[in-house]
Amino acid sequence: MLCVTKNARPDCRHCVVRHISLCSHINSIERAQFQALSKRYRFDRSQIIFEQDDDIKKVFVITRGMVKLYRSARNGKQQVTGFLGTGDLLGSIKRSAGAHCTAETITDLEVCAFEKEPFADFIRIHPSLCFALLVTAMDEIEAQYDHAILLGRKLVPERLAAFLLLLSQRWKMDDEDPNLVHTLMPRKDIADHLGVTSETISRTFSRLSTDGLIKILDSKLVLLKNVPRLQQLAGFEEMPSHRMAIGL
Amino acid sequence: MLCVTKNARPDCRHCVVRHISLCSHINSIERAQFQALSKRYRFDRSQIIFEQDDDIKKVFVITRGMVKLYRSARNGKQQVTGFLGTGDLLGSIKRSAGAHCTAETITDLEVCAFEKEPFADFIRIHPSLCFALLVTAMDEIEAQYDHAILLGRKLVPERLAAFLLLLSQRWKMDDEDPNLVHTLMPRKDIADHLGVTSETISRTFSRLSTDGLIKILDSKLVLLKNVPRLQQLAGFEEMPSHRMAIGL
DNA sequence: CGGGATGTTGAGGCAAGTCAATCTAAGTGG
DNA sequence: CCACTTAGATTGACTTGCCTCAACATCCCG
Repeated sequence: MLCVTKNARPDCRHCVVRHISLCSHINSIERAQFQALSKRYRFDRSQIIFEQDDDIKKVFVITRGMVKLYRSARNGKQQVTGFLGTGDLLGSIKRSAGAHCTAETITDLEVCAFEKEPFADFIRIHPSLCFALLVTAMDEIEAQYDHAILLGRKLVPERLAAFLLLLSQRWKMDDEDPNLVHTLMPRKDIADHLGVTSETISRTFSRLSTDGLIKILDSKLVLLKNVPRLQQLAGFEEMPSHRMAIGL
Repeated sequence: MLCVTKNARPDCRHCVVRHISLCSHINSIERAQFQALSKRYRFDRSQIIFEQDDDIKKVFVITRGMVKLYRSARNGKQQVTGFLGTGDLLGSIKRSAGAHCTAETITDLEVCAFEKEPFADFIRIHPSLCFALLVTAMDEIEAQYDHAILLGRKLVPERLAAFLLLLSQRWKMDDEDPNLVHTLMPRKDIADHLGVTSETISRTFSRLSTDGLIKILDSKLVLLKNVPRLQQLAGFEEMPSHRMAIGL
């Protein structure tokens, strides 16, 4: 596992995720103890952080970059269960058992890492943090419900429209056109997330483009030209709101 | 909402779910306070407990019967996100917002109900309970991952095999053949859970039957004749283990 | 003994999969 | 800097698993 320590001792007070991750639920007194539990790490692109059934010993808060989570079946098919970005939590506090998914970096990645046991102990004695995590976990369950509807009840153009709108909300750059979407992952990963083949994703991108809903600037950069029609297609009454995600 | 109070004051010490639900994480001292927060209710079959976007004011522990959770789209299509049975938790402790799904009884139902705010307050000051709920929520996220694989990457016979095996584990009667599965829900609900039509479910039941994997005793009762081949078809290496579920 | 709801089976259509042929972009080494 | 390689993306032709529509069977409950 290629993984380079950057700073053994991070400074939470200036961390980019201090207001958007679980760290936002820690007060300034607790922060010193919490900070003492963590270490910063860097991963290169296309590195496996942990593998399905590995015994994970760490919990990560992502401070920069993106990760995909997937499970693979014996027939070689993959299902990408989700993508995690800045501020999201990766890993499980469950004492037992192995990882449920493989976690692989899509871009360069910086994380704040905690050893699982001390992290779990810290949570146990800080009810407000535990409660905040519980609420976040329930948000994640709701998000997975929405994804089940997407996989079970939507046609591919509807799935892709929903995915693009979600991307535009979750990882928008402040200084850019909010309708400019950076799809950091390759077509295959989008396909494995939406339960189809990469050819179908390709065709559907083309179709949304010729229908004037989007403009494909290059294979990793899409402009949303008609957000209301995309929302209608996706079956969204309104734009989804940004939230912190959990992956395990 | 047809809903009859049975006993205003339940007795947790003899409750059937005291060892399998979240109640199992409460010690005998706390139990008295916890019990004081709860009331028992009964619902008839095919009753709506709460509807999508309703403001839920209660959290339920199911003590008998089964519930389906579903969301419906404007085009009339439904996606059943899950079924809940004895010992499972129904509802959300999130302060805000409406229900994410509609909850409807499939059988007669008995529940232990808590007002949301006192329940959330109780959790906040009992870290061990909060932590137990967090672990359960993470189990539920993993279960939803598995369901995403089912919806995104499995053919219908594989989905149905997986569903039948899951049912046989989660709601088996101790005094019966463990391979006898009571499907309490109608075909349409199974279909909406597995992301297909009820006709396809019907055909697939027939096919599994002619292939000798199951025997259909009647439309709500199935005998698993060849569990290893069903497991292989479902893509399970082993039988799934029973767990407490959360639905919201 | 009806009659509505639920379940089964059949025929034909279509959305997405499969297989395969380019096309493009990003490296890589000379 | 340019040929060569390779991985990823696009497009086309054909196949197929599931859906749709429809007829019929069965169960349940008054």
